[in-house]
Amino acid sequence: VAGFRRLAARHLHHLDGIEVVDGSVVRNAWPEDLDVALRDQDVRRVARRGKWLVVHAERASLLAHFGMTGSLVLAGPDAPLDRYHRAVLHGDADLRVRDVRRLAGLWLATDDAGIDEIIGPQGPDAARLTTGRLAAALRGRRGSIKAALMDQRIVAGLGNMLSDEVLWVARLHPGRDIATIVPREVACLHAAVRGVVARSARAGAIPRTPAWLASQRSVAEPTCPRCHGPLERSRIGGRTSLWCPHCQPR
DNA sequence: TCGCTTGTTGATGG
DNA sequence: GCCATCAACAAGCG
Repeated sequence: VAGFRRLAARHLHHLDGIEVVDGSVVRNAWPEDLDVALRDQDVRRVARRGKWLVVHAERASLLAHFGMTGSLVLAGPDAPLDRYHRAVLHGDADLRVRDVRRLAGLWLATDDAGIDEIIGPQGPDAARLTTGRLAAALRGRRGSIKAALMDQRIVAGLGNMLSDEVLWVARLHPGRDIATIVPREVACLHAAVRGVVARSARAGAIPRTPAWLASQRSVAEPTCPRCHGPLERSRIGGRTSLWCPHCQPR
């Protein structure tokens, strides 16, 4: 989403209008109303809040959430639409919302309160996390650390893959009970979140280079990029976790 | 055909 | 009240 934000900030200084290709992508308005509310105005600011993209225009804001497979792509005006393009933001250039699985969505907000209401409760943003904020967010909680990292109300911006990456860097077992984590480990976890998120955001995606755990994600017999031992897969917090039993002991 | 997948939400049960 | 699990959403892939 950080990459999508950069793309929009660079190419979307003015909104001519929003062309909705697949009506189901607009979640809280009729496509015509979304277009009417946002057309023919300058873009004041493009912000990211956790996994949300917020385009602040003069009279209203457009919110986008990309689900698992959604993306924002730059396209020339004459580039053909494919079946996965759901909407086109017409401006200085065209930005298209593309999504294979249709879990991405667009929302219209007419003021700041509306934005907050749509996004709902969010924890501190992973990219601006501090050790103190992380400690506060985890305080008094039970359950696995991985489920907490993926919970947007606790820390905003981390999903399944980034959480695995962060825990691997911090050498913490994904199933580790929050109640047993000591301050030194919280500090280590915080450093891992900041480092992993900063490098991913800069790249515009989670790097799949050999030094990253993510490089082993879809490998049949994954091995640890650090100790080269075999990695384990298990289900934690309802999603598949990849972790190193040697580097991340329970 | 089955089981899996980078996200979120709501129901249900402990 | 908090937490875990599951189903649903949806479509592609091996």
